[in-house]
Amino acid sequence: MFAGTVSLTLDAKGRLAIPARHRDALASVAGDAPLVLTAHPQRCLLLYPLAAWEPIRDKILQAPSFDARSQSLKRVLVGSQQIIDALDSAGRLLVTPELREHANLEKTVLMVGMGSHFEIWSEAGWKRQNDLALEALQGDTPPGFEDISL
Amino acid sequence: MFAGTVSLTLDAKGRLAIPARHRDALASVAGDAPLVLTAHPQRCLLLYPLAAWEPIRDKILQAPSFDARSQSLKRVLVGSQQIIDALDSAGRLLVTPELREHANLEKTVLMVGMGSHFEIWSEAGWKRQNDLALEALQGDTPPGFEDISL
DNA sequence: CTTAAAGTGGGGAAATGTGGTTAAAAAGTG
DNA sequence: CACTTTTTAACCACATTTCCCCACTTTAAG
Repeated sequence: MFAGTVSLTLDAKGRLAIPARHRDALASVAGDAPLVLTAHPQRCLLLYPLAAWEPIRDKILQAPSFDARSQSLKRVLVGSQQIIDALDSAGRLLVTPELREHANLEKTVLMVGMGSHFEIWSEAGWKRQNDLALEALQGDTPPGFEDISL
Repeated sequence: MFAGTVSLTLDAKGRLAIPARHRDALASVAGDAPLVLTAHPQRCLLLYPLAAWEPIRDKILQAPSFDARSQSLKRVLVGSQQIIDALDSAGRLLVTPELREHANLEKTVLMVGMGSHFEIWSEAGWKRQNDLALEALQGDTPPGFEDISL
């Protein structure tokens, strides 16, 4: 179970050092198996253990090809995926320029544990998400939250 | 049952000393089990015994991933959670810089018992919250308060 | 007033993160 | 096809941070 938000920095080569805490969590789920880094339409990146990503990817690929919206989601989610065979000896992974650009990643990025996977956000993007979450409490209860009491 | 508001101070390292009274209350509910500290969209933090948080977290994770509002709530509530395995030998917990920033915590913070959990607020945030509660009495009775007589 | 418990702050060791350097591979060119 | 040049990936060493524990100060209770 991946959880928690950490602020990290991309170095000059575009490498992202995964904190030891999250590295251990990844290792306990994925072992030495590869990871998948892909783009999310909301301008963040998704980091999955390959085994967890495959069934999701397969479902996505089965979505109808002749619905424009389905097809473009498919393109972003599946088309952008990068396989990470292993982290380097210092526990870092390389984020390709294309993915960095997609998520507007600069020096400081946020790594967010979401249970089955991690999300990687730019500072500005994550700030926007927090604002959206606040707005989501106005008006109707969003779907899925009707029975939840904090 | 957690109750009452206490004013506390974060030390220079971002550590929060839980008062002995609340520490005992936590221990009687959670025992030696871990605690969970997470962010609330309204810019406070939530402190739950892990056992009480898990069912809530699981419900949240089941909310739809392709509804923007649900997804951003999910991101904040689940993505921000930090597991506190144990308090240090002086009964303190470390609030990560990310969570401190989220709730705008400075030196003085307020710890508010809310039955099943505690909320942690900045002074300014708590003041704002009290103002909002006053406004909530204008106009219609808020949902859930129709049958309550004080 | 004495004693014990709780709160506060600081110091040090170990683990973690950062940047640079070297070696290998791939791509491009004559 | 061979050689050169550029890019990519792995490794190593230093700097930094984090966490844990100890000691002091303060507050409350007997």
